[in-house]
Amino acid sequence: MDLQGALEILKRNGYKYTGKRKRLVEVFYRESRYLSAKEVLDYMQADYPGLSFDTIYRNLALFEDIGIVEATEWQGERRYRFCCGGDEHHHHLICTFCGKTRTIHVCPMNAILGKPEDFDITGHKFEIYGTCSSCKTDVAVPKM
Amino acid sequence: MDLQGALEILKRNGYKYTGKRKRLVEVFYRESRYLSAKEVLDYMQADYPGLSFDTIYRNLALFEDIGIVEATEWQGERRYRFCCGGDEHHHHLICTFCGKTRTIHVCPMNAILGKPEDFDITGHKFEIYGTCSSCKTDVAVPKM
DNA sequence: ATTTAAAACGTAATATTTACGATTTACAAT
DNA sequence: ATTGTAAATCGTAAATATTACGTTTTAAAT
Repeated sequence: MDLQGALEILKRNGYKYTGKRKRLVEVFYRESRYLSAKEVLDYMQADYPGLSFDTIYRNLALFEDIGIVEATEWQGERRYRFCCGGDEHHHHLICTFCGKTRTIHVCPMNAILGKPEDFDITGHKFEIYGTCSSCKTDVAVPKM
Repeated sequence: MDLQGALEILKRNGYKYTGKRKRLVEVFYRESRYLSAKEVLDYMQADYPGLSFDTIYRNLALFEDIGIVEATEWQGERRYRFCCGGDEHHHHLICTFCGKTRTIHVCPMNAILGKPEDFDITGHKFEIYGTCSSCKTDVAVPKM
């Protein structure tokens, strides 16, 4: 997914094309990593000082619905990132310090033989957590 | 893991053997499914009316540390279940309505060839979510 | 330009988790 | 059995994350 694609999804689905939404898309595009609602608000408030949480959460939910961002949760917080890679199903290596990701081209669901009985599958999650090289350095050599 | 095993872990690690902890272990053993802190408190308050959240959360963290329960989070809540299956690494099918699980004997990490560069892996998660047969019935035929 | 439904504001409520001083209790040493 | 002590729990409050709502503003169609 690219910037234009995301903006077109907004238009195509008939949602209003506000400056804030455009900016929100840009934030996710530029960062291309998992962000918490708080982090998103901080970025947005640089341009829109009085921006409220209501707007953030409402639009995060909307963006997730229409496929502009994908979400997950770790360490008790829900986190969102720009949908990467067109429509192909994928998974992530995630740095739990900065939220940066690397795509994994393996899906464990392919190894599940047949459908389980008496169980309707609605989704699955495969994520590898760790520390990326730049965060590893930061931790080893704390800033002073 | 069985009931005795869990109680012995407590003793072996030198933690005090209180009635509440014994009861907590029993709750997890009996339910053998994922429970939220709120659910655990409800079960416990049947026997200990005035029990506080502090005690619940403190002991959940302890139990997770010493390997009596394992934890995950979904729908914005952290959930805990009795450690199933001795020491063997495993994953779960999880009913997101009742928390019941089924063990999966496939681990996607085996399919990851070699270690990724510039990334220290600290953990991973593979979970399949869905609705178990009894919850499916409950949803289809709402109680009146 | 006017209209209108959607979006955002400002603020409050809810839910979950964590924290802390005071009190009680399990366990060991006497 | 009694006593001493560190750990566990209580009661309550604070911190954090998320959701809700009436009012006002705004994008976009008429």
